[in-house]
Amino acid sequence: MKEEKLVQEITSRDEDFAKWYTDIVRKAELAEYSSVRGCMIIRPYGYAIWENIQKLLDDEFKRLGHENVYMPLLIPESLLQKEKDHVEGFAPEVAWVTQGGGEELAERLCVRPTSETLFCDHFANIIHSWRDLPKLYNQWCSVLRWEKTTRPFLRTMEFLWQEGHTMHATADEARAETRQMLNVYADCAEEQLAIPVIRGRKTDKEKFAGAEETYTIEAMMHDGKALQSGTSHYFGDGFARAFDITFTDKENKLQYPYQTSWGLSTRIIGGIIMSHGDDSGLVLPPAVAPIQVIVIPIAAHKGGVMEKAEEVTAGLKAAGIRAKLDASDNSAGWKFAEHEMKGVPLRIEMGPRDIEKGECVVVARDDRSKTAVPLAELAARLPDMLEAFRQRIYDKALQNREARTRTAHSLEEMAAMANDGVFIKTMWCGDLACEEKVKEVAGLSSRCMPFAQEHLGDVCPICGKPAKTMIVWGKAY
RNA sequence: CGGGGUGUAGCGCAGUUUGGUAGCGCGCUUGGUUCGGGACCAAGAGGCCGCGAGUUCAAGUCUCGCCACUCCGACCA
Repeated sequence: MKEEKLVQEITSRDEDFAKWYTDIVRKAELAEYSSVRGCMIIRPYGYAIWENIQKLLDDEFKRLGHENVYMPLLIPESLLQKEKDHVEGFAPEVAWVTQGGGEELAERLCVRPTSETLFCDHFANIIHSWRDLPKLYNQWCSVLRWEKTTRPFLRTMEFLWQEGHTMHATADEARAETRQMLNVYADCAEEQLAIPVIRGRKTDKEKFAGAEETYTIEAMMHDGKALQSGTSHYFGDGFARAFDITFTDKENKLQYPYQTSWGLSTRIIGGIIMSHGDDSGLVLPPAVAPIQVIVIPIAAHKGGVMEKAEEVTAGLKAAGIRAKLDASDNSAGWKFAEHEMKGVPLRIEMGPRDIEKGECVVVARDDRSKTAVPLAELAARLPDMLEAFRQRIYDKALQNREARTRTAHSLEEMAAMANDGVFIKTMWCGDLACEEKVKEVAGLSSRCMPFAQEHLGDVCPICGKPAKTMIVWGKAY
C-alpha cells in the first residue's frame, strides 16, 4: 500500500496534527473564519455533510416518535435562574442582550446556550394530564456559548446542533429514553460515520449542569485525544419541580414528570475529520459524503469520452448514488488530488482504453486500491464497494483506538503514559477527590464509565480503597 | 483568562534589522498547445501592507493602543 503523499498543500498529520486539522477544514472547503471572533462560516461542502447527518438522525428521531419544534433564541434571565445547578453551569458562558430599539430592557435576555429552561417553561403550560405524556420533542437550531479558545467545528461560540427534550410519566420510562437516544447516537456514529465509540456514563464531575445522570459516546481521534461526540441526560424531576410542571396521574394524584435531553452537534464533523482523515486530506464515510462517487474522464477531449462519462454518471444518480462528473478542464492529476482532498470515497476513472473494453477503474480513497469494473455492473456493485469502504475506515479507526488503549494500576503509571495520546482504563472508587487528583497529577479527565465494564482489579489505583467501577481516562478536545 | 507565535494580492511567503516608487511563487482572466497522478507557453487583472493614533519631509518598516488568528495551559458539546 502506498503511503506517499500525493496531495500537496496539507501539513503532514504526524508533523503537526492541529495545523493538519485546520488545513483540511479550509482546503476541503468545509468552513471559513468569519469576521466574528470564534464563529465560523460553514461552506456548502461542509454544510452538505451536516445536512446528511441531520437527515439520518431526524429520520430516526421521528421513527421513534419524536416531533420537531422551535423555541425562541432568547431566554429571559428569570427563566434561566430557575434551576440552580443549571444556571451555575452555564452562567459563565452566556451572552446577554440588555437593550433593544435603543432602550434598556426591563429584564435582560440571554442568547440560548441550551434550551432546557425554555422547554420547561413551555411544558408547564401544556402538560396537565397523564394523557399529555410522554412529550417527545426535538429542535434543530444553533446555540451560543462564549468560549475562550475556539477551533472550527470542535469548539465555536455559535454551533449547530439538535437538542431533544422529553417528558415522561415515570422515571423508568425517562431513563429508558435516555439510554435509547444514546444508542441512536452510538449507532449513527458507528454504522453511518464509521467512528467507533465507547458508550458510558459520565462522572458527577463531568455530567451536564442540572442533570442527575449524563451518558456519553466517546470517540478517540487519530492523535489519541478523546472527543465527546454526543450526550444524553436524565434529569429526574429536578427541572419539573423548579418549573412547577405537574400532571394528574391515572389515580388522580398530582405528579411531577421525569425529563431527558440529548444533543449532537456539528462537532461531530470535526470527529469525522480527525477519525478518518490522512495526509492527502479528508476521508468521508459514504453515508454522509456529499459526493460518494466522483467520475473523472481521462483524455476528455477525445471523441466519446465525455459523453460516455455523462451517461455513466446519470446512470449512477438514477440508481440513488450521490455521483458527480468532474467535467472541468483541469488535468486528470489535478482532479485526483482535488477529490482526495475532499474525501470522496470512490473515484471512477474512464479513459478511451477503458471505454473500449466496456469498463472503468474504481479507485478507493482510503487505500487507493484499484478495481476494474464492467460499466454494465457498475451501479449494482458500487453499494457494496461503499459498504466495504465504510467497514475499512471503521476498522482502521478501531485499530487506532485499541492500539492506543492502556490499563493502569497506579497514579504514577497513569501520569507516565498521560501524554502518549492514549485512553487509560482503570478501576475507581467513585470519589471526586481521586478524580481531581488524576486531573492534577496526570492532566487527564475522566471520559466515562463504560457500559461494557471490565474487571481490572479490586481497588482504586489512586486511593487504594475498594473500587466501585471501571473508568476510562484521557485528554479531551 | 495566563504564556508564546503570526497578521503584506484569493492562498503561501519575502521585504521590517539600517524609514525613501509594493515584490515572489501558486491561484485567477484571455488565447494556444496539452490531458492515465496537481501540464506548458504568452499576454493580463488583482494591494487602505489587520485596524487606530503618534513620530517624520517621508512609515509595510519606528512608538503606543486595539483587533483577529494560532499553539501550549486552565474552562467547556
